[in-house]
Amino acid sequence: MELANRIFFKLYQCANMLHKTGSRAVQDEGLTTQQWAVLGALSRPEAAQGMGVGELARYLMVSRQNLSGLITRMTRDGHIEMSTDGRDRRSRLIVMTESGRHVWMDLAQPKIKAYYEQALQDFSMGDMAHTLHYFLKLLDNMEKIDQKIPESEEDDGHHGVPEI
Amino acid sequence: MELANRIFFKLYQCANMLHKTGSRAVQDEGLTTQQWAVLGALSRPEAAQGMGVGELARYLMVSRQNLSGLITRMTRDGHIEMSTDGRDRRSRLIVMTESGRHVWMDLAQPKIKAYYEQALQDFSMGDMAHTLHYFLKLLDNMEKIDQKIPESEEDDGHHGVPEI
DNA sequence: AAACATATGTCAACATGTTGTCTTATTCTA
DNA sequence: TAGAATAAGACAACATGTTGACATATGTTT
Repeated sequence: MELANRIFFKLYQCANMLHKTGSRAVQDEGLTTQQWAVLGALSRPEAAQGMGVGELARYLMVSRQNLSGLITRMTRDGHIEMSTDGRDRRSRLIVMTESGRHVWMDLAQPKIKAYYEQALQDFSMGDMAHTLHYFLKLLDNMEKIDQKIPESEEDDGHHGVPEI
Repeated sequence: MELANRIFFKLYQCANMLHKTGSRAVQDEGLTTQQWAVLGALSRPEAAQGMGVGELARYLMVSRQNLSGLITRMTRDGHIEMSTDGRDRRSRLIVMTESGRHVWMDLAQPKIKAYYEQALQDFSMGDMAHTLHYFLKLLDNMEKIDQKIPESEEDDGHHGVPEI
C-alpha cells in the first residue's frame, strides 16, 4: 500500500497548502479559505433564497458547531445575515448581504480566478476533468467511511429516550 | 473556471473528511491524522536517525510553531522524544520511542491499511497512479504560489537588521 | 395531546493551522 | 573576531476543525 500512503500524505499536504495559500490570496478582503467556501456556496443560484445552517454545514462537510463560529465572524464582518424561513420557523436562512455580494463578486473573484490559474498551471481541460473525477470518487468513499458508524446514527441530537 | 471552482471545493471537502475520518480511524490508539503523518515521516528509513524540527515542519508543510504543539503532545504521550544532534548542536532530533514504534507498527498500521482500502475502494492501480500524479502537480503549483512572496523571504527569523 | 423528530443555539475541551514577535544558542563567513 | 545566518523555544492572537452535552423551539405522527 505504498501508493495509498503517498496519495494520502499528498492529500494532507495539499490541504495544508490550500489553507495557507488560499487564505493568503483573499486576505486583503478579510476572508479566509473557509469563508470563501461559504460565500461560494451562498452565491450559487440554487441558494438564491439562502441556506439553512444545517444544510450549509452538510454542504461544506463541517460540523454545525464549527459553522456556527464561522457565521458569527462573517455576520460581524457584514458579509452575511440571518433571516427566518417562512415555511419552517425552526430554520434560519443564511443569506449574503449586499456588502458581502460586493466583496465576493468585485473584490474576491478576481483574486480567486488568478489563484485558480496559478494552482492549475499546466493542467489541460482533460487533466482538470480527471482530477475532479478522482476527488469525487475519493470523497464518495470517505463519506461512506464517515457514515459507517454503528452507534449514534450519524449526527447529534437526542432521538428520544435511549431505552435506559 | 467552473471546473477549477469545483476542483478546489472538492479538495476542501476532502481535507475536512480526511481530518475527520482519518482521526477516527486511529483514535483508539490516541492518535490523530496529523500525528499519524508525523509517525509516518519518522518511520521512514531515511529518518532512521531522527529529523530536525524545521526539517519535519518543511516535510509536513506546516509551520514550525504548529509542529511545536504537536511535538509537545506526542512527547507527553510517549510516542516520540528529542535528542541532540552530534554534528549540529543547534539542531534537536525528533525520534520515535520504542513505545511509539510499537503503537505505530503494531496497533495503528492495521487500522491505516484498512482505512486506505476503504478510501481507495474501486481505485485501480492506474487510478491511484493518476491520482497521485495530479496531487503532486497540484502541490507543486501551490508550493510555487507559496514561495511567490516578495517581502519577508519565505520564512521567519531576523535576517540581519532591515536597514531601518 | 403526547411523543418523537428536526433545526438551532450554546458552552466546553481539545487538536490543528496561521501569522507575528522576541530570545537564545550555535555555526558559518567575510 | 565580528557579523550574519540558522535552528529552536516561547508567547500571543486568531481562525478552523472535532466531539460531547444540554437547552429550546417548532414540526410531525400517532
